[in-house]
Amino acid sequence: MALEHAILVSLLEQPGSGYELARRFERSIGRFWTATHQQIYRVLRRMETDGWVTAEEIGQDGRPDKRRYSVTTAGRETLTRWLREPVQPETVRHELAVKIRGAAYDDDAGRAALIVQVERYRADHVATLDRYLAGERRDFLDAAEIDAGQRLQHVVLRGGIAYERMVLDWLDDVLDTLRGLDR
Amino acid sequence: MALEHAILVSLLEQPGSGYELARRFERSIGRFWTATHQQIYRVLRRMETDGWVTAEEIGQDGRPDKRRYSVTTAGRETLTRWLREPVQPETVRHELAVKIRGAAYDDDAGRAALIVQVERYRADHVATLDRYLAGERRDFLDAAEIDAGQRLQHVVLRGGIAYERMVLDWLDDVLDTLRGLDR
DNA sequence: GGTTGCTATGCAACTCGTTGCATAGCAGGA
DNA sequence: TCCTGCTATGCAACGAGTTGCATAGCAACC
Repeated sequence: MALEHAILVSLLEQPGSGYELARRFERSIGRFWTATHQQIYRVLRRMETDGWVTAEEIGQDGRPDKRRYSVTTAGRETLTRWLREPVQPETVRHELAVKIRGAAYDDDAGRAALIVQVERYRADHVATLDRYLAGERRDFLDAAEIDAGQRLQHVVLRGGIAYERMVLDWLDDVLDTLRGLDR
Repeated sequence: MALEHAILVSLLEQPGSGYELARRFERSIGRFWTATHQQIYRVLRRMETDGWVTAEEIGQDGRPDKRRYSVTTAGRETLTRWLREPVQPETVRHELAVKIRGAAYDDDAGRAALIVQVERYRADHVATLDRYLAGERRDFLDAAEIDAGQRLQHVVLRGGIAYERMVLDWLDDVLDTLRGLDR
């Protein structure tokens, strides 16, 4: 019930097309609110009929027209109202945690396979942390951060960085535990 | 696509009724895989028709019969097969992070309201951390942890504890940032 | 004596989210 | 030259998840 609001925030930070939004969701925003391009396109059209956003057709040669969306006053009011509603607890779907507990009901070969999976998973998180740190260096560390928007974006990014570091430490703990079971 | 598997793991650890499962999902398992009782009941019935679990009717006086579910051999094989499939990246729906970035487009009164929300959110996470720590003392710290299942449950719990500690630190950072905007 | 709350399950209707596929032209590499 | 991949949007069908409501008896509280 909040993809709309995530889109509103993203469009306020920077107007863009559905495609561009989908790419942003893959990168920064998507780490705390995932969405596929299908969802984004569908929700954008609904938001347009509800008058929360307006689209401006941008003709391009050789490729389909782009629809650049911006937030309307009505959309901004909707966002403000939502901001003041109680915060819902975060929803986590952590498949790996289920698999780790499930590993108790598999044999040594299964656990060996899980270790390989965890190592791959860990490599993905190393890559994500690196991307975050690069983004932080690029966007925040050199500037004086005068802007409230920038400070808020930075504190959310710091949350992502802290999360990734925590996950990496935990995955080391997991790998030690899994490897320790066979001895 | 993995609520089934979370239920299988939970039932292997301890057979139980839909209601009992729902309560477990509210507590321990639910922190990394949320599910309402509606979902659990529906999925349990499907799992029963698929032959992954069997139900044993337990008559009780004064209240509706209980259906105690256990995992069948076929269910266990399904779980093992799933355990060896690639791990999907975790899905996070972190509404608070969206609201923090959105706060850039609200006024001082809105940000003051958000600070109150963050404080409440923080109190919830303090309570969760306390519950985890109490559970750890109760189930893991005194025992020698001979059992592989216990060691795996413990490492997942340590992940939960690390997560909650990280969140609390980050929320302090968030509160400092939000309070610093008005100065 | 009334209200609240717990155990225990379930239906119906709805919204959210995913998967597979389709179009379509251009750019770059083997 | 063919194949892959990128920009850009969308339909259709399905599966996952939520919300509201209903039943029903017992226990505890005020």
